[in-house]
Amino acid sequence: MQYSKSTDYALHALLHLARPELRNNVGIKELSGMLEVSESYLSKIMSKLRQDGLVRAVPGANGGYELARPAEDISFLDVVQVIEGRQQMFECSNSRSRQHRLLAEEEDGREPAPSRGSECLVEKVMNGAEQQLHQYLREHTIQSVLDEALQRGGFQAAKKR
Amino acid sequence: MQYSKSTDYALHALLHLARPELRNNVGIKELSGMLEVSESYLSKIMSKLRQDGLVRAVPGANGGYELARPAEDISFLDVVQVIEGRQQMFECSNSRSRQHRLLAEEEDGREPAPSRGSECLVEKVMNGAEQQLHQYLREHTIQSVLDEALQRGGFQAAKKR
DNA sequence: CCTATTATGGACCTGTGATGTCCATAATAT
DNA sequence: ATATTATGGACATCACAGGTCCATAATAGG
Repeated sequence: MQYSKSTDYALHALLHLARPELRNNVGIKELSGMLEVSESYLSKIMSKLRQDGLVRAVPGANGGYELARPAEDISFLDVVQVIEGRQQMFECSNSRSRQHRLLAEEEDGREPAPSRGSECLVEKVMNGAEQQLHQYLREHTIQSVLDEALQRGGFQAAKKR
Repeated sequence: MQYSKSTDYALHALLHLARPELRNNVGIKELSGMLEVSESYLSKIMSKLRQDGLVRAVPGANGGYELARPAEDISFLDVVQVIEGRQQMFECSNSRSRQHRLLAEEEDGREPAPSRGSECLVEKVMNGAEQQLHQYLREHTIQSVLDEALQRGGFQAAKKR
């Protein structure tokens, strides 16, 4: 039950791409140097982000990556779902035996909750919890984190006044 | 980013142990039959639950398992943490390079937020999300799910009227 | 047109952890 | 004494995270 390192890399990479003083197109070299991860591996992650429309990429000299949409339109949930996938965190392994035996113990002939969709009550709780998580991740964006970093006095050195 | 099957088994096993019509000590045979999982494997899970004080076990003839505390004192969070562990879901892989390079780009000499603890802002968001998840899991107990099952008309067959 | 640069995708490798199985041992009731 | 039941160790298997390497394509600059 751990988020992968790829999620960590992806979030930090996007955060870097969102920095105000961006010259267009940040190369993989700069990104991988920043995050202390190999170019090859980070490439895979960036490709995934591109396939899902979070960044744009241009090959060739002076190429690189840039955000495909405004940073405030990229939520943490977007990133997590691209990297970790969109399947739910919990699935009852055998809904037929589980919930049905729990709700209607010994085959009394009634259909077990036919209209409501025979959802496992355990799964229902776990899905509810996941929704709480998603809601929070949806409310936090690349931009909101960047704002907090700026507010804390970061990036002032980057201005080279 | 998936909960393990063990968590599924553990939750359903506890739910079964919490059923009102319990004769003391439910054996591994009955539990494994119910959940359609091998006795050997479920044993490991039950042992873990015992080591963490969620159930009691007695060996020997007529032995088996029973809840170690009232079902309303066993939250989903308790179970998840026993099975999945208690480490946080997200950890910034290199806090020294990450947040520090983001907040104080080019070594300007200031200590980067010394009092506040150099916490990664990305990690902070992810931890916040996890807390939302935990809060929800803390509010749902074995008993609360059992109540909902009863309310839905389950278990009436078990009374053998 | 030629070359250097940069992203892409496929193939491959490795360690770790989830999911089980099997067996010897200990404890308990009859 | 014997049958029953939980426990713990040793293994086996398999998928996946995490990562490397290389051939290919696209692009800019001369």
